[in-house]
Amino acid sequence: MKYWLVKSEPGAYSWEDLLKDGWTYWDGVRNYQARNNLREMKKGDQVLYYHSNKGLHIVGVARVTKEHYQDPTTSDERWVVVDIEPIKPLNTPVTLSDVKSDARLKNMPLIKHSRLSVMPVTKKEFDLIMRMGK
DNA sequence: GCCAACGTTGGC
DNA sequence: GCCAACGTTGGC
Repeated sequence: MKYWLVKSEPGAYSWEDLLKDGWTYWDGVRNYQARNNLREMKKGDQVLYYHSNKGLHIVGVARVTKEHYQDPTTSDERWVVVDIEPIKPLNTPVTLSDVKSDARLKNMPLIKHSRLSVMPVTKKEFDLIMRMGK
C-alpha cells in the first residue's frame, strides 16, 4: 500500500464537504506531475487531506476507492481523476508549521515543492503524521 | 493583498 | 530549442 497527500482549498472543496458527500472524484488536476501521481494511486491507498490557503493543516485521511479514469469535467484526454472516500479525521490537525518544524518531515514535497497538489508520502512520514494527529 | 516559485505559452 | 512574458498556486 502506498500513501499520498492531496491539497484542497477548503473554500472550494473541504474535508467537511467530503464527509458530507461520502465520496468524491478528485478532479481539476492540470499539472503533469500531479497527474502522474494520480495514475500511480492504487485502490486502498491512503491519502492525507490537506487544506491549503485557509487552515494550512492536514485534517483527515481518505482512501482510494477507484483507480484513475478520464476526468469527467473535461474532454481533454490528458487529465484523470481517482475516487476517494473519507476514512477518519485527525483529532488534532497537523499544521504546516508542525510539518516544517519536524526534521523527520523536512523532505516532504509539501515543504520542498509547495505548489504540487498531489504528492507521495512515505510510510514513515504517514505514520508520524498519524501519531502527531492523534 | 502581495509576491516568490514555478509551469506554460508563444515568438523568434 | 531558447527564453521572455504571462498565469497560477499558495504561504505570509
